[in-house]
Amino acid sequence: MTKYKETRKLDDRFAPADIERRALDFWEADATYRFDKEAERANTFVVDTPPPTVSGSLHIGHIFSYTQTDVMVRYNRMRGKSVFYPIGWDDNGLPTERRVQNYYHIACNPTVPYDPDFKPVHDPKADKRTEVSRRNFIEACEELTAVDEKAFEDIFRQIGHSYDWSLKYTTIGKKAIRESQKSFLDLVEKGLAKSVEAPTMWDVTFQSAIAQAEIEDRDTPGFFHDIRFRVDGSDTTFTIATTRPEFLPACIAVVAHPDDERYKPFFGKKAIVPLFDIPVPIVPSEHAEPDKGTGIMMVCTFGDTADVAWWKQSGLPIKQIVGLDGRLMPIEYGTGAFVTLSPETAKARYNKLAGLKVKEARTAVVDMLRETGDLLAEPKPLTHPVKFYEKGSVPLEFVSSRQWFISILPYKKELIEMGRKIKWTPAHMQSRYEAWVDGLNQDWCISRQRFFGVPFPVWYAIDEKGLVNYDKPIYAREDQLPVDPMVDTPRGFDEAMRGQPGGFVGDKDVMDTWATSSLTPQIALAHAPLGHKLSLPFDVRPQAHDIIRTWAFYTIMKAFAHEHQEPWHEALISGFILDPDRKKMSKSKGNVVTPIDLLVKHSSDAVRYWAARAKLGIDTAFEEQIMEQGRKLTNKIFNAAKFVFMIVEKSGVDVSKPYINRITDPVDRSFVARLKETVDDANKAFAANDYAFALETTEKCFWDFCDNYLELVKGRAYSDTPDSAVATLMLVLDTLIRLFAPFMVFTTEEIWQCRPWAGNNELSVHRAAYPQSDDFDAVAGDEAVYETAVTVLNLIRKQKAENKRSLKTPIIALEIAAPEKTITWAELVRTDLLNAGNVRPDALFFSPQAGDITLVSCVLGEDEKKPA
RNA sequence: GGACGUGUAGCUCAGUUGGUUAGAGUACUACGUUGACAUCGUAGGGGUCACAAGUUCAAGUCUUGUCACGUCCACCA
Repeated sequence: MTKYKETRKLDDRFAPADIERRALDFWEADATYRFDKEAERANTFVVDTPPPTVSGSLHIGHIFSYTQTDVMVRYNRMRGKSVFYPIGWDDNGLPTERRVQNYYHIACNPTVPYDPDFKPVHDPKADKRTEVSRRNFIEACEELTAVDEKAFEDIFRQIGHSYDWSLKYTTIGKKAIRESQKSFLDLVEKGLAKSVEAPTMWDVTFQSAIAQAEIEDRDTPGFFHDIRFRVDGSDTTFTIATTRPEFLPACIAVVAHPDDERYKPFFGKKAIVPLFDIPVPIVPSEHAEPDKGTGIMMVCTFGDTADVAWWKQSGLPIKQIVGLDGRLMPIEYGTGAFVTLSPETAKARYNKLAGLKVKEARTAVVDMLRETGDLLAEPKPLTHPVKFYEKGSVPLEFVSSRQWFISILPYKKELIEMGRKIKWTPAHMQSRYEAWVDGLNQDWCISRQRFFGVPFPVWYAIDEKGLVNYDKPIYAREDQLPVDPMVDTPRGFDEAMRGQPGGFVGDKDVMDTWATSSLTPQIALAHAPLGHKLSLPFDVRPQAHDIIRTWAFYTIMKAFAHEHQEPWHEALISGFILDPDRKKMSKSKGNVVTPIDLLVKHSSDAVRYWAARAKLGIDTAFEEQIMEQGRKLTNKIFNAAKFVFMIVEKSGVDVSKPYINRITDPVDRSFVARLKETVDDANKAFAANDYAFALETTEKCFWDFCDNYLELVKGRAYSDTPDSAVATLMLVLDTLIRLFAPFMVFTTEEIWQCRPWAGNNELSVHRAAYPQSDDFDAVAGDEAVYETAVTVLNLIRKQKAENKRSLKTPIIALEIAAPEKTITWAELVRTDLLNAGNVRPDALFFSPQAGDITLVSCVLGEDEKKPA
C-alpha cells in the first residue's frame, strides 16, 4: 500500500497544481484504478470507452463528454464495483493519413520502393509533397500517432480520468488488427461479407470507396441546364433539365412518369442524346416526378443514388465515364455499350472531354451545347444538396469497382429490435438510432483503397494466364492472424510466387476504420488481463450523439453478427459543446483556448465541475464562468475542511475513536437528517445517470453546511462540551467529501488524506464507499430542529442587515413568535442560536403564535470596539 | 419534406408525477463582513415561462396548432 505523502497537513493556500501532482502520483503508485480480474461479473462495472481519434488535437468537447463518463464511472467504483474502464486511441484510418500527409508533406505511392533510411520531417515551409513507399508511409503514421497519443494521454491524466491505463490499446495495434480480421473472417463464414463489383460512392480526393454513414449532404451552388433531346425518327424534341450535363455521354435512358400525358406518346420510342447522337430508350418510371424540372429526366451511370437504383433494376449495361481519379476516362466511342449514330462526331467530341476533371468537362459540354444550339437557355443558378464524403471537399462520384460489403439491409428489423434491448439515456436517442437504421439503403462498404488501416486477411490466386481470380479469395486461418497479405503469404504458396502466373496476390485494400472501431468491446477484452471473467454485454457505452449512425450502429451490428446479443446494457449519450464565440475565436488567431490551457487556468476540478453541470444529451454552451464557479467551489471546500480540521484539533477530542455514536445533540442529529436526505437524492440521481443533479444537491447541502450549520455550532465546538459537535463535523465532512469525490477528484483526495482522523495508510477517497442512506439511520434526528434554527438565524441576520449593522453586533433583547411546536424545536437550539447570533444570554424570548416564525422585536447593542 | 429535440431573468441553466407569490448561479446596485474563506452574507431591480387555442378548481408542466433554432435523415432531374 502506498502512502499519500509524508506530511499529511493541508497547506495554508489552495494550490491546485500541487494538489493535482500529489494525487496523480499517489493514484499511479497505488494503482487506484486497476481492474481486479478476479472480480465476478456481477460485481464489475464494464465500460466501452470511446477511443478518441488521434488525428490532431483534443477538442474541448472531448473533455466535456469524457469527464461526464468519468464521473459516472467513479460513482460505480465507490459503490464497490470492480471497474473495467479501458482507454484506447483510434489511430487507423483516413483522418490520420490526412494529418500525416499534411504534417510531413508526404504522399503514399505504393509503387515506390521502401527506403529504410527515410526520416519524415515536419517542415511547415515545404511546398512539394514527397512520394514515399507504402511501408515508409505507414511508419510515418505510426511515428506521428505515437506523439499525438502521448499528448492525449497527458491531458486525460491531467483532468483526472480514472482509466486503467494498463488496458490501453490502439486500433492499429496488433491485437486490434487481429480482432478486426477475426471478425471479418467470421462474417465471411456466416455469409455476411462478400466482395462485389458494383457502383460505389467514391471520393476522388482520397481515392477511396466511402460508406453511407460517412457521407453528408451539403448545399452547393450549381446550374440548371435546359438541354434539347430529340425523339428518334421525328422532329419532335423535348427538354431535359439537368445539373450534370457532363453525364450526357453516360446517359442510358430517359424516363418520365407513366401518367405524364406530355410524355406518354414517347414511351417505347428512343431519344437521341445531343452532341453524341446516342439512342436511348424512353421509359415510363415512377421514379420521375412530373412537377420536378421538366418532368422528364435522363438516367446516367451514375449521377446519383437514384441512377444506381434505376440502373440495377433496368438490366442495361453500364457506361462508366468517370475514372477513379475523378477525370473522364478515355473511351473508344462506338464500341461496347457506347453506341452512337454518328461515331466520328461523337469520338471527336468525347476526345475533347477525356482527361478533364468532372467540373471541367461540365463547362466543356455546356460550350459544345451552346455551339450546336442544344442548350435552350443560359444555365440558371441554383443551390442544391450534393453528397460529399464528410471529410472531403469534392463531391462524391459513383464509380463501379470491386469492394467488400457487409450485408446489413436484410437485418434492419433485428438491429432495431436489438436497439430496444438497450437502455438509452436520454431515452429519445433510441429513436435517432431507429431512424438511422430505418433509413439505410445500402449495405456497408468496408473496403478502403488506403494504407494505414487493418488489411483484409485475404489473397487471390492468379491463374496460368496471369488473371487474378477474385471470385474465390484465399482466406487466412485464424491462427495466422494478424496478417498483412502484402507481406505474409497464404498457406501453400511462397513469397516468390507473389504476382506470378500460378501464384497469388494480396488484397491491397484496408478496412473502413469503423470496421475496427465497431469492435471496441471485443478489442478491450483482448487487452484485459488473462483469466478475467468479463464478456458481452458490457454495462455502458458512453458516446456523443453524432456517431449514433456510425459507432453505435456498427457496434450493435457486429455484436448482433458475432455474439447474437446487444453489446451493452446502456448507451449514455452526451451532448455537444456549442460555442457562441467559436467564429470569433478562430478568426482572432492565437486566442483559441486549448484544453490544457483551461486546466491550468481554472484547475482540473473546476473544468470537471463545468462538464458535470451539464446533463447527458444536452448541448451546452462553452462557458468559462462556470469553470470559475467550480474553482470557487473547490476553494470553499478546501477552506471549510481547513476550518473543520482546526476546530477538531483545538477541541482536544480524541479523533481515533469512532465518532458516530457520540452525536447526541438534537441540532447535530437534525443536520445529519438533512445530510441523509442529500445522500438519498444523490444516489437516486446517479442511479438515473443524472450526475448533474447529484452534484447540485451535494453543492446545495455543502453551502447550507457552511453558511448555517458551521456558524451554529462554532461556539459549542470551542466550548468545554464539544464532543457531539466535533463528532458531527467529522461525519459531515467525511460524507460531503465522498459526495464530491466523483466530481472534484483532486481537492477531495487531498482533503481526505489530510484529515486528522485519517489512517496512516488511508486508501484513496476514490475507493471509499459512496455514502448510503442507512449510514445515518442510527443518528438522524428530526430535520425540523435544524430548519427552525436556520430560520431564526436568518431573521436575526436580516434584522442586522436592514439596520446596516455588522453581523457581530450584539443583541440585547429579542422576541421571536412561532407555533408552540416550533418553539420546542427552537429551545433545543437555544445555546447555538445565542452563539451564532451574538445574542446576550437570557435576551432571547419565544412567544407562541399560529403561522410562520416571525421576529416580534429586536434591540441591537453597541458594536464592540476592535482591540487595536 | 420527415423524425427527434430545444425555446424559462442580460447571460448559462434547474424546474421531478399539473398545486401558494416561477428558482439557482452569474452579471448589475446598495449595505455589511473580511480571525475558515483569492471570500462570504443580506437586500434590491430584472420574467406575458416563444406565440395561440383547448382540457382543468388550478398549466412553465398536459393536448392541438403556429413560429424560431438545433441535430439527424430524405430530396438531388
